[in-house]
Formats: sequence, structure tokens, C-alpha cells
Amino acid sequence: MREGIPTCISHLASFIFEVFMDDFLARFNEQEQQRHQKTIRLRERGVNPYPLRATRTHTARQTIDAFTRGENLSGVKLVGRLVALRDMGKLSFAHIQDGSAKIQLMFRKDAVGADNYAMLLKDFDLGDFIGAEGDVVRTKTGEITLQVARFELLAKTLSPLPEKWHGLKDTETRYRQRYLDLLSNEQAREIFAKRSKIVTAMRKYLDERGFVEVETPVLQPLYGGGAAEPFVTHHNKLDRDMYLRIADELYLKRLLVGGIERVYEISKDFRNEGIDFKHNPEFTMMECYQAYGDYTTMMTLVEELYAACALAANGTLQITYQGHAIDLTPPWPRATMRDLILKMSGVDIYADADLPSLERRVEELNLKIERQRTWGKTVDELFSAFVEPTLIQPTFVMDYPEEISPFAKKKPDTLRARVVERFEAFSLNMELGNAFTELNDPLDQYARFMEQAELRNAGDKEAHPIDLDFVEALMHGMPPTGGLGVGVDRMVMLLTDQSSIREVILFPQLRT
RNA sequence: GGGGCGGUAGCUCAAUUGGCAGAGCAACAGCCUUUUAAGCUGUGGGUUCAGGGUUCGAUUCCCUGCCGCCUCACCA
Repeated sequence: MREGIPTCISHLASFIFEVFMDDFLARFNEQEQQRHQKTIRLRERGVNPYPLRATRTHTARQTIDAFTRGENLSGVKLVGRLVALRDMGKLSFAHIQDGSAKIQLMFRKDAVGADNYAMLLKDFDLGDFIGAEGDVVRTKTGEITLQVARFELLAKTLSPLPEKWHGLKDTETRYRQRYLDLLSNEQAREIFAKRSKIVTAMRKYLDERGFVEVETPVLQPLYGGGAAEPFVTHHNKLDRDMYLRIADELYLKRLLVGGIERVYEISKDFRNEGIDFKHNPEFTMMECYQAYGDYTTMMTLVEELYAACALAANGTLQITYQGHAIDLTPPWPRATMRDLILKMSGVDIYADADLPSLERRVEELNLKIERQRTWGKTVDELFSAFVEPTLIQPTFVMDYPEEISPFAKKKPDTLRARVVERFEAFSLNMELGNAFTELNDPLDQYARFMEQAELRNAGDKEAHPIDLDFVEALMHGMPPTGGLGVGVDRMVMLLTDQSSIREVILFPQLRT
């Protein structure tokens, strides 16, 4: 009697399971129903549609390379996804795709046995993972082919895959079900393979120059290091709001105070802003800092870094981006923001070094730009409107307004203009990098925070919050330092010729 | 947030002025021992994004919503 209770419960459980399962199966489309029936048939004849293990002796690529070298290949075991099957009657050709390449298989009815041959044609589907063993031969048309002696199912696929010829085009499905994009579109696989090579090359470049890779907090009590709105989250036990980082800067510079002379981090930053073809709410940033360097040190570093990554991805420094030929060969041209703005708009920002006179000048010249709150933002607006679109080849733009650069050191000899040692590199309206001669004067840093606080009070949501903990770190002494930030996604876009950031992020943010 | 374009079979795409919702691939049943998007014969498959409206009749016209793309604005 006591034993009856668990039995009863287990019957109930299996009953509930079947109800849910029936409901689930009922939602299958025609082809999924058919494939499910095949799975049942396979089980009935003793074939496990999802065996625990697979063995292989060669990848497709290794097989093709070895055969091409003239090796005699027998007893080769290949695995992969069945992507094409051409039934000729007593003979069938198939292609399987593994992680390395596509390779043809030949199934002969007399070689594999009538029953097995019938099972292949009746119960195997495109998309299934299979394993096959046999000798490698060349067919009449010259294609390197595995002549199959034995084969097995490695994993049954229930849903049909996108069409072989056109692939998957629907952008929404491509992003939401990236696996379908990857398995049906060669180009998608190439982009992410290149992305991996680029990041590897970046690490190699930095590691070889003595930079130490570190990890700093993503979850922060106070965000900072850039001008952006953060994501806010909440820690329940501490009962306090926390922020997802918008930049790594302030933590990395604390490490310079701690004596790490060269440091970098490649990591996700999060910004609570609009989503478009060049902005994803989470994106990958590389930041690095070099003690006893300055922004000119970082210019050399960034152009070499791009060169190293371009070579790793494409084997060349001559790239094409959206129809424009770009030459990444160092050194890149350098120009001050002042000279570029003067040339393109006729405004000398050093002569009109405060907001009222700059606005008067803009009005005199009848320049159409949005009104800004500060001199620095107006300068930036002039730059964006008149200079940035003209920069096709990679160009260093040097010496930015202090008001939009709260962590960069002041530049001497700029007349009355408040300018700092900062550069951004631009090409085709893309920012390739952003670097400063880092501010290490704690009192100046405090003053900058106060200035940001005023902007904040005036309603600028992106003004930087005060970080006294960081000021305290600077009070303990930070060496003169050059610092650099590079948007990794943007770099990958440039080096893979993609116009949308969503093409270089595996799972980009879409509306939920 | 503004403007424009789009959402049709598992996938890629058609559908005339508002008049039976189609093709190729995939699937299913066959034929075929050297194919390469194999070929041939036959068959099945639709909440036309969702909801409402106009109409004898809506994939088509109108409204609302959802989603995507482009663009402008915002934004490193």
C-alpha cells in the first residue's frame, strides 16, 4: 500500500508529461511531423537517433588536403551535417559539412547493403548529422569523395533547414536564429571567423609589448569613464542600485596607480542609448594604458594595432570598405581639430575660444549646426558637420575641447582655448580609436568632475558623475600615461566590410 | 521619437484594376550506378504578421498594433 503512492505519482507524472508532449508535437509543421515519424521508425529498428559519441579520423579539410598531397586514404571516418543528397537509384551522392569544409560522400547500394541504403533514403534527412567510413577516391568528374562502406546517424534533425541555394535571407531570422545564418550562409561564418582572428591578433600585439590583460568590474556602484547613459540594475541583498559599466577607464587607471605599467582589457561595455546600424547596447571595447607614454605613443600603437589586425584578418593593409579603398599602412596623417575645422568651415576655434564668440562667428559665416550648451560641444558639432564626413583615409584628429574630455591633460599654448591632448582616428565617419594623454593631476581631475556636475545639474544626462574614489586614487600618484580605447565591433566592421554592427555581433539586440 | 519600405508554404520569391493564393528548392510516392542547385513522373503542404473596417468578394484598399530594414533626430 505504501508503495502504491509513489507509483501513483509517477503514473501521474508520466501522464502529465504525455499531455504536454502531445501538445508540443501537435504544433509541429508537416515536415517536422514526418521527421519525427522517421525518428520513431529508426528507434523501432534499433537505431539510436541521438547516440552518445562519434568518432572521426579526419576532418573534411584534412581529408581533401591529404588526398591532394597524394596520400592513400582508406578507413577514413568522417562526421558532419548532411547538406545535400542526390539519389541516382542504386547509387547516391551526398555532401556533408563539418567545421572545416564540405566533402562529397558516395553511397553504393551494393557496398553499404540494401537495408542500410533504404534507411539512408527513407529515414535520413538533410540537416542530420552522420558519420561515414570508407576509402577516399576521385569520382569521374574529379571530385574528392569518400566511398562509403559504413555509415551511421549521429544526430537527427527535426526541423528542415533553410534552402541550399538561396540560403537564409530574412534578416530578422538571421539575427534571432543565428545558428541558421551560420549553417546556411558561408559569409556569416567568415565574418565571425575573422572576428576571432582580429581579437586574437589584438591580444597578441598587446601581449608582445608587455601589456597585462586584466578584468575589472562590469557591475559597478558608480559608472564612469565616458559620456553615456548607463543601465541601472539592483542588488537585492545590499538593497542598492548598481550600474553596468559604460567604460573601463577609471578602474584601469587605478591599476596604473598600483604600479602596473602596461595594462589592457577587452570586454563588454553597456550604454543605454539608441540602437542603430553602428550602435548595439552592449559592445566590445579594448582599452589600454601605457605608463610613461602620451597620446602620440598611442597614435603609433593604434595604427600598428590596426595593421596587425588587418593582416590577421585579410592578409593585407589595403582594404575596401563599402566601395571605398582604404589604406591602413602606418603612419596615418595627423592634423589638429583646429586646423581641420578652420580649413573646412573657416572658423578658428582658438580665436573664438568661448561660447558667445564662437556662436557669433558661426552665425556670421551662416553655418548650419545645432545649438549646443558649451563651447566644447559646439566645436564638436562643427567638427561632426564639416570635417568628419571628409575624412576618408584613416586620419588622426588631435587636440579636443577640454569640456568634452574630462580625463585628458591640458595642452599648453592654445591661446585662450581650453584644449586637451586627445585624439580620435577617423575613417569614413567611423571612429577607429580614441586616446588621451591621461590626466593625473588629482586636483585638476576634481575640478573636471565639478564642471561635469554643473552640466549634469543643467540637465545633461550624459555628463560624468563625480567619482571621489578615483580622485583619491590619483592623489596617491599616477605616472604620466597614454591611454587608448578601440571599439572592437567597429574595427571588425571595417575589416570585414560590413555596414551594420549587427553583422559582426552574433546575437545583436533586437526588439524583444 | 519622425518619415519611407516591407512581413505570402520549412526556405527563396510571384500573384495584373479588388475576382479560384502560385513557382523553384525542401517534403511525400515512384524511375534512374558518376551526380554537383542532378534529371524525369506524380502528390501533399497556407491563420497571406495580428486585430478591426470598407466591399457581393481583400494578399491587394483603410485604421490600429507587433516585428524587421532604411533614413532623420538623439547618441561616442
